[in-house]
Order: sequence, then structure tokens, then C-alpha cells
Amino acid sequence: MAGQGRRGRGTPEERADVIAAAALSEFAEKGFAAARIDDIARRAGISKGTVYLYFDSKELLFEEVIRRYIVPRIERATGAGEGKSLTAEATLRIIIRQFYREIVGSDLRYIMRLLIAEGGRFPHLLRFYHAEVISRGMKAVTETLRRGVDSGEFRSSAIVEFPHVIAAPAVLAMLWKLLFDDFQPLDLERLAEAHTDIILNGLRSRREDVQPGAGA
Amino acid sequence: MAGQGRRGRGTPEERADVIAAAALSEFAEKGFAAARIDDIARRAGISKGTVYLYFDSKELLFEEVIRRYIVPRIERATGAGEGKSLTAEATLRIIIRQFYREIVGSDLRYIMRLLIAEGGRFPHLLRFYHAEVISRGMKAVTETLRRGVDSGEFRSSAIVEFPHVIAAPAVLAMLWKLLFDDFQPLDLERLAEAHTDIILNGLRSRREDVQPGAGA
Amino acid sequence: MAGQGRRGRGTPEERADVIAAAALSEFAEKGFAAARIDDIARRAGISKGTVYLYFDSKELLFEEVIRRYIVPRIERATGAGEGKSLTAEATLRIIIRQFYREIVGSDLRYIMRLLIAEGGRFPHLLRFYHAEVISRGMKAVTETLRRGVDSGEFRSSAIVEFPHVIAAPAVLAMLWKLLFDDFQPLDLERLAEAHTDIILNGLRSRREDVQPGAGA
Amino acid sequence: MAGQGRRGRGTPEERADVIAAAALSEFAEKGFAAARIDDIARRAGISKGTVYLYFDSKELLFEEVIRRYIVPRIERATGAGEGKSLTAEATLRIIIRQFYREIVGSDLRYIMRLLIAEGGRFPHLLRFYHAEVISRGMKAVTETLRRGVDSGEFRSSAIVEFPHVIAAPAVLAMLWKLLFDDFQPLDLERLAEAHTDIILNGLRSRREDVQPGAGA
DNA sequence: AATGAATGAGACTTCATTCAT
DNA sequence: AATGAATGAAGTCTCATTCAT
Repeated sequence: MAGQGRRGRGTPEERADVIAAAALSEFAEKGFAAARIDDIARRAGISKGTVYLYFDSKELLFEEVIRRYIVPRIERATGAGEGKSLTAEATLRIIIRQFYREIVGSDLRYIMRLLIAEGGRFPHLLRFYHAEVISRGMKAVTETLRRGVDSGEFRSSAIVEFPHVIAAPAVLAMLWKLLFDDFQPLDLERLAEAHTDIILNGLRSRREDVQPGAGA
Repeated sequence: MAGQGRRGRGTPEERADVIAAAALSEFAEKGFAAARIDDIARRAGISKGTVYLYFDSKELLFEEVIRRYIVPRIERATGAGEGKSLTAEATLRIIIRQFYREIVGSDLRYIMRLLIAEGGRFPHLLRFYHAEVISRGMKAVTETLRRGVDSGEFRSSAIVEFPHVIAAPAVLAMLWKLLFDDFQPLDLERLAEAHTDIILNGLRSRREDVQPGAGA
Repeated sequence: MAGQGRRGRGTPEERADVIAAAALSEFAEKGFAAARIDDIARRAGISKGTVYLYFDSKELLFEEVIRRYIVPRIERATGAGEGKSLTAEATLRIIIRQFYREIVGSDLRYIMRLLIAEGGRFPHLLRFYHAEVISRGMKAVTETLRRGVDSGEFRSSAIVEFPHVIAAPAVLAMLWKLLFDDFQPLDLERLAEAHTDIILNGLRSRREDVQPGAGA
Repeated sequence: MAGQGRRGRGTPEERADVIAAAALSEFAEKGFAAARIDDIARRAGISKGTVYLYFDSKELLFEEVIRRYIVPRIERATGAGEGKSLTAEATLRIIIRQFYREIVGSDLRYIMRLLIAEGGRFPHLLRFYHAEVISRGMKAVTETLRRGVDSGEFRSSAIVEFPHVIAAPAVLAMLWKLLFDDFQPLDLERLAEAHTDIILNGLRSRREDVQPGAGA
């Protein structure tokens, strides 16, 4: 009763998943060049040759893996506060919290590291990531900011054009975890609070509107 | 007629500098594993063997290069608004501007990328970078924040313990330049303004003090 | 149709044997440092990389090869005149003859040369050779000498403690074959006779016992 | 008043001597291939380039060194018991003692090792060594043996044609010192006695002449 | 004559990829 | 479909030799 493609440890797609997962671990740990196909195979519990039945080359395996692990995250990360009728501030709080939860604290940070490290050699991946993850996320933030400005919650400022800034502390936290956490650990919970605090405080309207004047 | 030890294109130290510069370029472009000693040599205008007269191995060359390019930056970057009697806000503005100028806009961002990419294999470099660059920078920011709080310029908040947040948008800008600038260029000048604007606005004291901690 | 693991030119063990044999030839001909893995591979009819599937490094290949060629010789060489009830003299004659046959005339002399040449860098091999070959051989000779003295066949002399001397002419013959045979060939048969003759004549008891110790 | 060729540390010949001595040590310790010109130069207290002012290549340096250190030994070693009117036995005793003293116990054994190890690649050296050292030594022994047979001191035997056998234990002792002395030290003095004892005993005439008969 | 920096051929070793079984 | 032995290109590092000073 076992379908056509079956054999041993699952369907072909399941097989490919196992390989991709093993590959992700190896790439994340060692980087593209230093990861060995042999180790990926061993980790996946198969032989080296089998890897090539599912992926044509190390480069394609790498690209496939990145793509495969980015997409599902997007689904979860976006559409956080969607559809609910919340204040702009409440929406932003949710987005930021989601960001820490889904990306900074998860193993997606290893994918981020891979993109930073190997992006130069895989520009399509960067483009893909930019289009599928970054742009979407930024759009969500921008819309919320605009809504807040329109409703009078937020003061009007250039920040609307630079939603990057809103997410920046979370990205930094991600890097910190990767690089310096061994030397000086970072309390993500409290950082997230300080982050939310200062950003929202910076956004809120006040009576007297400040003139920025970033001049020397 | 010029001193001892000369030959060809300069003193031994100049020669080492040339090699280090070439190595930095190659490492920055390709990463540690993919950079080839041969290419570094060619770029430095010397032969493969000569590299080994100045650096004992590829690993040591890498470490040496990173260190060599971090140290001089520190000198310049530290002591930004030192010694002058400025308001805390003015000092922060100067620090942030300096940050964009010295790090985000300079080739130090390639060093950062290398550290992110290869840090796992060179933990001493991470420790070194943390001690020499990050810690110092954070101390300068922390002190200024504290001064602002003491003088009443800034409201009191957890941010004093998380100076990371202050610098975060600049770090993000650096990453953006490395990764996505080709797809969606970033106007550093205006980003810096938006950054300064929101951060300082977020820090300033107001009449009604905000209650933070909108946590989970 | 033949078992598992087959491929090309035989079982893995046969393959390792072929490589070891090729390596022995190359090492014997050129010495450790001057032998090239590439040549060993070519001689074995395989590619360079394959050598490393069977032996982890040039050094280990060398050690393994030496060991591999010493052990089987031991089996054959020891137990020469064992178990038979012969006079001590007859036993010695057999041992000496065996010695010429198994060592001097065989390719074990190339192993000896390698040990002499490279022993400094491979002390474990020297220790191994001493323990497995030299010690055993010397014990066999010593026992026979002692038996001869006890039975009155041989006169009592310091030679019992220096069985080296008994074997010395054969060792010399081995060296000669390696070094000078091209210039002045050595007739092994007749040398062996002269050797046996003088040694046994030197050992035999006579009426008047000689006073040794003509020392300095 | 310093001649023409003088400078710094001695005449050119003295310089060459220093280099040759350093080279001998390095070659003896490491073998031809593993010895580095740089180390030889350092040991000689000069720079690498200078070696090439005195010797055209590593190979020629090696050959020169061997030759240079063999010749003076010959002068001393040969002509041991020459010219004196001694019995054949007394002459042999002197020759054997001289052999142990000049060769086995001296650093000439390192030269011997070099010849054994590298002889294959330097056949002229082997030929030279054979002609200048071995042949002469063997001639001296042969003549003494013949004298002893003629005078009735020694019994007539095939040994006259195999003077190698007479020297063999000393050669073996030399090898032993090189290879196994660390594991099982050899008392040269007592070995020399046992050697002399058995050889001379084997040579001496007796009443009943033995028939060798090396048969099965 | 002496130096020692520079060269570049050459050797070991790794590993992505292929392919016979 | 799966295996894993085999391949060989490529990369790091060494060191004999050269040569400008």
C-alpha cells in the first residue's frame, strides 16, 4: 500500500526536508565554504551521494535551504496585528514583540548570519530575502506609523520613511546574541522593553512639537 | 641612501601594511575560506611566498588584519565629544554623527561583516572587538545618558542600561549598506536625522512621565 | 556475484595491500621525504585522493607500511629450528641459514634501510622493530648458545651475552647488497659458508681453553 | 696586514669548513631532504645566501661534506699496525680495536647512516666510499689474514676471501648504537672483547682441522 | 663578499562531484 | 533510489635558489 515514491524513511519530499534541515545546521555552524557535504549527509542519516539526488550542487543546496527556511517564518511573522482594530501604538507593540519572539530569539538568526556572511556570493538570495521579508515587514510598520500619525497618536516625522529605525534595536540584539553574548549576556526581555519604551516615547505626539534640527 | 632594510616598495612595515590591506579586501569580498592567498599576494603586487614572510599562516593573517584595522578606528572614534562642556543631548548628537561617519560610512563595515561571518572560528577576535570597541563605545554612551538624566535633560528609564538601543539604527544602516543597498538604496544623511530625532525625542523629559513595561 | 564491498580491483583490504606495496617500493627507493604520494598512487594504479581513503597521512602510511611488512616476516623467521631435537650447532646452522634466506636475500633489507634512514623521525617504529624482531631473534640465538655451552658443545665465553656477534656477518651482507653490490658483488652463498665456518669454529670447545680479554 | 681573501671570521677555506661542519650536523640529524639550508646557515653563523657562495647547490654541498669528512678518517684508521713486525693475530687485534675507536665510537657513524640512507641518490658517493674506505680496509685485513695463514697462525679457510666477516660485529655495533641503544644499550668495550675472542678463536689453527660442510 | 628578502615550483591534503554497483 | 569508493582540481604552505643592495 506504500505509494510509488516511498522507500525506507519517508517520501521524497520528506527526504529532501531532512537533508535541508541538516544542511541548514551545518551551514549555520560553519558557513558555506567550511560546511562539508559529507557532514550534511551524515547528519541527515544518508550517504553523500544521496544528497546529489535531491540537490544538484552545494550552491543550489545552500540557496534552496535559505529559501525554504525563510518563507515559513514570514507567514508567521507578518500579519501579526492584522485585522484587529487596535491603536497604532498597540499594533506596534505587537509587531515588535513578535519580532523578538520569531526572529531574534529563534534560530532564524543563524539564517540572518548566513545571509550577512555569504550574501555577497548569493545576490539572488539577498534580493529574495529583501523582497519577501524585509519589504513586507517594512510595509507593515510604515502603514502602522502612518495610521498613528493620521489619528494624531504619533507626531509627524521623517521616521515614517525610515521604518528601519523602529526595528533596529531588535536586529542589533540578534547580532549581539550571535557575537558577544558569551562575553556580556543580553537580557532580551528587558532590552525589548527599553526598546519599546524609547521608540514609542519618541513617536508620541506632545503638546509642544519639537523641531529636530540635526545640524552641527 | 635611505636607512637600512629598504628594498623594492618600502620598508618591511610598509610591506606588511600593503599585504594586510590586500588581505582585508580579499577577506571582505570572499570571506575567510574562499579568499585565496594567491589572490591576496597578486593584489599586493608580490608573490605567494612573500606573504608567508610577513604572516605565518592564513589564520594568523586574518586575525592580524582584523586587529590592525580595528585599533586605529578606536583612537579616532573614541574621545568624540570629550572634554567639551556640552549638554548631554549635544554630546549624544556628536557621538551619533561620529558613529555614522567613522563606522557606517567607512570600510569598517567590512570588518564587521567579517566578524559576523567568521566570528565563530575566531572567538579571540570577537572578544578583542568587544573589549576594545564595543565596551568602550557603550561606556561613552552610558555616561552621557547618565549625565543627561542627572541634569534633568533626559527622563529616567531603563535605556541607561541598554545603550545598545541608541546605536542600533546606525548598526542597522551598516548592515543595510552591506546587504540591500543595491535593491533599495538608503539615504544615510536623512536616516541619521530620523534616528537622532526619534531617539532624542524618546529620551527627553516631559511633563507626564510615561509608564513603560507594556510587556507580555 | 562476489560478496559485498567489491569494486574495480578487489576488496578494500586487497586495495590497501596494493597501496602499501606501492608505498614500500617508493619509500625504499627514495626515502620518506623524497617519496611522493602521487607516485605511490600512480604505482598502485589509483589516484592521489584514493591513497587518503586508506591511510590518513603520509606519515601514517609510512608507519603502517613498515609494520605491515615486518610482522609476517617474524612469523616465518622465528621458530626456525624449534621443536626439533638437534645439537646446538645444527640449530645455529639452521638459524643462520634462515637468516640469510629470509632477511638478507629478501626485500626486508629495504625495510632495514628505511629504519636506518628514517628511524630518527619514527622512534616508535624502531621500538616496535626492536621488540618484535630483534629481541625475539636474539633470544632464540642466546638460548641455543646456552644449550651448547651446557652440553659441552660450545666453550663458555662472553659471546652468550652478545648474540649480536653471531648475526653480524649477515647484517653486514645485507648492507653490502644495498650499498656496494654494484661495484663489488658479494657471493651470498659462499659468504654464508665462511660466516658459519668461522663462527662455529670460534664457538666450539677445544682442549686448551683460550684466555680472552686482549683489551686496551 | 690582513691578506687578500680575509674578512670577518677567517679565510675562505675556514669559512667553507665551518659551513661543511654545520651541514654535516644537519644532514646527520635530519637526512638530506629534511635538512634545511637555512638551518645550516644559522648553525654556521652566516646567512643563507652565503652558503651559495661556497657551494653551488644543496646536492653538491652534501657530496662535498661527505667526502670532506671521510678522507681524514681514512688516513688515521688505515696504517694502524703498519710497518711493525707483529704476529698476524696481534695485528688483527689492533685493527679491530682501531675500528671500534675510530668508527663505531666516533661521529663517523652518522656519515655511515647518511650513506646508507641517501646512497641510492648519490651513487658516486657510494663508489667513492667503497674505493677509498672499504677497499683499503679490506685489503689490509686480507693481507693480515694471508700472512697468518702463511705463517701457520691461522687455519686456511674461505674467510680470506671474506674479510667482511672480520669487521662485521663492529659494523653491527655501529648500527645498534644508531638504532636501538635507547631501548637496549650496548656495552661497546665488552662487545669488542667478545668479538675479538670469537673471531680469533675461529681463525686459529687447531690440531684436528674441521671440515666446514654448510650443508642442510 | 655578504646579506636576506623575494620568488615560485612543488608537495601534502581536502572535498565537491561522479559513477559503477 | 541509494551507496560510498574513486577522482582530481584546488588550496595552503615550504624551501632551494636568486639577486638587488
